[in-house]
Amino acid sequence: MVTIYDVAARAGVSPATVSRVFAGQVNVSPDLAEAVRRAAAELGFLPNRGAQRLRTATSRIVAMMVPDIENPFFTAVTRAVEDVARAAGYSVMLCNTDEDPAREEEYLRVAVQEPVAGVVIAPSARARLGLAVDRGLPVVCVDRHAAGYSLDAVVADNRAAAAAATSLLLKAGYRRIACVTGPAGVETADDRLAGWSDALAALGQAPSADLVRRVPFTVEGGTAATCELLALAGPPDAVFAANNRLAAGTLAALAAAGRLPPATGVVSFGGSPLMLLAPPGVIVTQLPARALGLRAAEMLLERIAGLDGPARSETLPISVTF
Amino acid sequence: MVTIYDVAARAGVSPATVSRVFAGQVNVSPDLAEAVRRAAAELGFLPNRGAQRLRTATSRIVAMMVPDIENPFFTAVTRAVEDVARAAGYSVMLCNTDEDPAREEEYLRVAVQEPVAGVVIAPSARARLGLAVDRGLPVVCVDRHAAGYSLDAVVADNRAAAAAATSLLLKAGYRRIACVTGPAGVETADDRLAGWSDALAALGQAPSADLVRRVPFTVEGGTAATCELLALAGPPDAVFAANNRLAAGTLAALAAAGRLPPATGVVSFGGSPLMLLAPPGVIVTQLPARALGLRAAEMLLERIAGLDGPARSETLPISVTF
DNA sequence: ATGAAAGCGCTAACAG
DNA sequence: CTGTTAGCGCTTTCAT
Repeated sequence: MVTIYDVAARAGVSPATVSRVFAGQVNVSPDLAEAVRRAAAELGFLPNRGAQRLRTATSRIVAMMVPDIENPFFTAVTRAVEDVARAAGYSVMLCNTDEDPAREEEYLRVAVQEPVAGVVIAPSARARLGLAVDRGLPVVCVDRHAAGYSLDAVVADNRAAAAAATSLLLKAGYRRIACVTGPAGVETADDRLAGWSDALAALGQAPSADLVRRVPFTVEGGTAATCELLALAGPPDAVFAANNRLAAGTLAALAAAGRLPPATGVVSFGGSPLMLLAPPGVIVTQLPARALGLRAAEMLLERIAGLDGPARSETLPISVTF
Repeated sequence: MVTIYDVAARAGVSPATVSRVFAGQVNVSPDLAEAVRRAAAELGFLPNRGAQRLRTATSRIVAMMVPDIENPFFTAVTRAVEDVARAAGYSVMLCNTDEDPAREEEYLRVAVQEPVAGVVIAPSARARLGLAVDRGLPVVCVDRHAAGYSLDAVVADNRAAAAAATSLLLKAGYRRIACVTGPAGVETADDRLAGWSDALAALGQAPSADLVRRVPFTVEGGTAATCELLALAGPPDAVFAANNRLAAGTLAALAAAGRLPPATGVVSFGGSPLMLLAPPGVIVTQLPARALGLRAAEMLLERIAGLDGPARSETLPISVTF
């Protein structure tokens, strides 16, 4: 391995000077700096990050923790985080938590041990973040808040948008609107359910528990829930699907039953490539995935830079359109 | 920060003993080991990976480099790599190269500097991997070979499957079959084009350059290419789309033109959630994403473990079905 | 079975 | 502006 000592020897300077050159310090004469750079290039020298980190106790890595790397929403958020981080000279370490607090904690442990400079996380329902938070590692939440911790967070206005989308179904004339949402305790699942409920209540309808299904945020979950709903004595004439995967499952079930939109009204809360081929009449709300990621990354960089002060929570609007 | 010295002091042993306990060594008396573990737990001690790495020049991280993190194919491959790596005690650092050799090289530099234990990569068209390969960092290719390097690789049998899928279109009676594929130089794009060509040639058709479009592997690319093809004097009656994104774009264009399958034949080379809602008649080949990832990760772990010998190249079959 | 001590490669005082 | 030096936290001989 080539070290600063090798470079120093070749350039005829001290190791400290080599270090200074690579740190981009100004207190080095141009000719010496040039000599160092040439020697480094000839030797193929690359600074050892482990050593840098040990010495400085900082790194240029941020960890990004998402519950489902296969969901296009989270990849879009990740993409945005990566763009901001890269521009600031950070690499992103992406971790897939599977909505599992244990896996999440395992990755947080690694993040602490590494150590990374900070973490952006879409926390699972009962996330345990103490490991990182207690040690002062900057943590910013995205898409969801972390219950029990006061952390910076950027979320979307799920409740209002869910209400708006449901209202569109009502305006379109649908009257028996079901809600297929995620597990209790998952903030986005709960908020979207609440929005659905709001919209019905605003029209004087009492939201009926019969028409609510709680399933994992998966295509299969959406299909199963929709099949159940269709089999009811009084089946719904529309379905509010609380995320893109659930909507895919719902549409698949409706297709199988020959009741695709507009026969049945459908809201897909959150877009996906899938919706490109969705039948006309499906209401798709576009989540501000990129904006969420950008802002979360910015907030994290601010904290890494030492910003102090109370936790900030920002809520981004969601546009609801056909 | 809590160090082994703190733990040692509390447990009444030497730092070396603490190190031994955490390294899982046997040469420590059970009672001392217990004392160390208790002290560590009380202090919340976590070994500093930077220091470990500096000392041992190894790490428990593998880098995974993909050209497009938003493509479900690559997330599925990544998922598989992660599963294998995690089971072996490694964390996965996911890097998005955007099909850009410069970005790729940048990430490889980080991988070398870190250092990571090894890298799994779906290399871009003219990948420069010397930075890592020259230093002996284990690198395994997945989905594509790396031109100019002799590296372990696991790929799918694209050419044969492309031919098989195209043959299905021919059997279904389509006679003017276009090919929408990716950029020249991208192995998967070229191989799938070759397979398309093979199938036509087998039926005595001369593959016509008029019916071939080379575009980026994106939905937009697929839409644009298909629109062009439809506008030809002699438009195709079927389209072989060489990847899932292109197929989505193709279907969108066909929908807009009112020529959805079965009016127009379509092959989607590679599945995606999108195809759940695809009109009947679309031929979808399921790529062995998970198998590719699993095998690549296994091969990498073998190399990390010190396996020597010539580069191995494995080709996995692709099942072609409706 | 345990401890003492010497670094891994780098940075940051502190001198000069 | 440049060099000397002392660690960062850990592992690993080498003694004991």
